[in-house]
Amino acid sequence: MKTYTIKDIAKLAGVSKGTVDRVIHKRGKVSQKAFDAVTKLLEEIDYQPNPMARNLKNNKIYDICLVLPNPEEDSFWEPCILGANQAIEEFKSFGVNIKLFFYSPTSTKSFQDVNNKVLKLKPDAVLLTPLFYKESVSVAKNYQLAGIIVSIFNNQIDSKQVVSFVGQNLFQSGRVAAQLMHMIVPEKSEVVIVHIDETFNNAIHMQQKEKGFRDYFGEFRGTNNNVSVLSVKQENLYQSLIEFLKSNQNISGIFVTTSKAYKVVEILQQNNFKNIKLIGYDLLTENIDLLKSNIISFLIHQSPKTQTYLGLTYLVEHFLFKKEIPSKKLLPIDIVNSENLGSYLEN
Amino acid sequence: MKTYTIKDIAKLAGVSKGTVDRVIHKRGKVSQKAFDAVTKLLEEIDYQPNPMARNLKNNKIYDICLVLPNPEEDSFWEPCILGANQAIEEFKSFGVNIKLFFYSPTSTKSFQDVNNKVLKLKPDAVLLTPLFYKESVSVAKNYQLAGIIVSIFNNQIDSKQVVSFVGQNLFQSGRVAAQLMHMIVPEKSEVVIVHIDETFNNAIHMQQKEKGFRDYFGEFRGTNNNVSVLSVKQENLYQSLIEFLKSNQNISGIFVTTSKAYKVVEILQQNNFKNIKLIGYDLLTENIDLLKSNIISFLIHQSPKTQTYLGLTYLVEHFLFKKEIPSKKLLPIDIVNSENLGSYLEN
DNA sequence: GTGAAAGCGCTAACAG
DNA sequence: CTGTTAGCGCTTTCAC
Repeated sequence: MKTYTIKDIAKLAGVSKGTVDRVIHKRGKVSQKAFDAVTKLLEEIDYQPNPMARNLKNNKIYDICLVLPNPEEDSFWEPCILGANQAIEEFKSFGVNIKLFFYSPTSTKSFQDVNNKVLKLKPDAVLLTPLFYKESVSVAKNYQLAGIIVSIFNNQIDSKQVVSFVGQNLFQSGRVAAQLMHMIVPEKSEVVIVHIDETFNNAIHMQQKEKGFRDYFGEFRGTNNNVSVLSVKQENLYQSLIEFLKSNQNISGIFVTTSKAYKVVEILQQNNFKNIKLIGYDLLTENIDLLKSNIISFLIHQSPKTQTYLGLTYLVEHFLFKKEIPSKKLLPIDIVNSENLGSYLEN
Repeated sequence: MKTYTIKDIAKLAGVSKGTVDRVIHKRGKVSQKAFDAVTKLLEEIDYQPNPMARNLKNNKIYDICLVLPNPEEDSFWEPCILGANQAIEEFKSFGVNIKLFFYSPTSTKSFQDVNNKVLKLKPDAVLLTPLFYKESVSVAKNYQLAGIIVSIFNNQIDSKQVVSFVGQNLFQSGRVAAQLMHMIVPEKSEVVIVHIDETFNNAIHMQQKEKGFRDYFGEFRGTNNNVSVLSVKQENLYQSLIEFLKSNQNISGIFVTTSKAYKVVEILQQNNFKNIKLIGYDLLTENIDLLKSNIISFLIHQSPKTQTYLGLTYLVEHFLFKKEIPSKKLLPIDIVNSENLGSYLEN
């Protein structure tokens, strides 16, 4: 169980450390004979360089920028700061420097401005949430041209420039919501999918959840529940929802595809609608309180904190230990109710 | 954003690297004057030693032994091997050597024998599942006397010799099961808690789950569901269960406190009992199939793989990076149904 | 008490 | 093409 060093290999192959290093790093300038001898040995003993020593030499400070929507404008993003802080704490003594940047989730302009600012800083990598599709693709291109690694999380875009995505399978999470709904509403009752958006930049996000939700109920078509959709901008929510519910008296369940389930609850309570089951997303404090009192039945947890922490960790370990960055990491779709809530909040 | 080294500090304090090192490690033999100067500087710049360099010198191989029940006797433990392999893979190039040892979950003797064998190997740390309470306490003492760090996972014991526990809040997981059950069985129907055990070594485990389950239903006492208990050894399960169900015709839900829900299903199916909802534990392949076909409604995931991986990781990072080992880590209580199952299996 | 020096494993520059 | 050498930051030994 000995662990071999480059020195050992040099001795065994009858060459110097320098030559072994050249073989390992394919720097050329090695005779065929030496190359073969060393290669053979490396394979035989399954040589793994000591990551500590490798890094020690390379005394560089790695700069990573995290770009996400301002949590003050949408508290969904708050846990990301905790995830970032955890990574900052954990890696600071390794010479990793993580900086946070916020853009306004309602402004493509602000998204572009912030990213241009980051671009000028020339960090080693950027982790961002690509809320705006088109702009994100172009931003990613710019980063790549500048030799900056780009990872994304939470929202997915299709771009070769992006090395890694951390998030959730949204279609499937729609199915999960549907099954839970199916379980808690009466047979043959009506349920409605409510999309609430400020600027429709979440369109893709919400569509996938809707598809999954419908897909599930589609398997029971004819015999079972009836699914409708209400798609509104946030400022019209009150009026539209009331109207909808008045003309659809049999609604027994609402699936809110964003983290704004608590807004729907407000309206239901003000207008004295009872016996409507609710399923939504994300452990915002407003949602948590309603979950605890069982006014919301289930929340699906998208783990923004873990997403952020993982996205950053992949980048750091790539720099520090030359680990491969997973191109796609789909987190579990956590079902949260009032009883297991605490166990998620602790983590 | 410069990162300071002991060389910098030595220069600033007008002393040598050696003196700085002595101050940092409180090795004494430093004049008050030098001590004060260096201490002040260390605090001012919040000095963090470079963990890579620190470890490089210390070219030691760390031996960690993992002791758990033989997965061939109880497949619940299978994922632990995956978790262990992940840790082995990840840390092997850091000079960490993790070895696995199995004992028979039905034999205290085998538990003791295996641990004695491990003790003789004098590893740096042991991670074990203390299935047998009394024996585990004594085993932990022996390890500690030999200067071996002991961590435990999955099962908890009360022992000062144990530095870390990774697992789940079982009482709370019982409550989670109860709430789910409450949601899927008719009002005022009867539910039963089934404990299945080979040797009653899981007694504490199962009791806590039962307490949580009862606690939840207790909050609805009088108006609601009636909870009974069936406690059997595995070999008597068939007969006892049939008998119980025949004399309790109104049972509409069964909560199985171990990973053996599939055994209960077998019996129900053979005897043509219908419309009984099932909630159990753990993603064993037998359970997974029944979950997929919705014969089991929910499984609570105890994440044995993650438990193992985390338990090992804490030890490794303690040795390698002098990180503190968390004395207690409670994992989320994951609710798994047929729709979010896939997202857990991938992870 | 203290400083100087060697060395952990790896990299990279330099001389041959 | 190849070997030697210096040095990353820290620890430890040794001599003063």
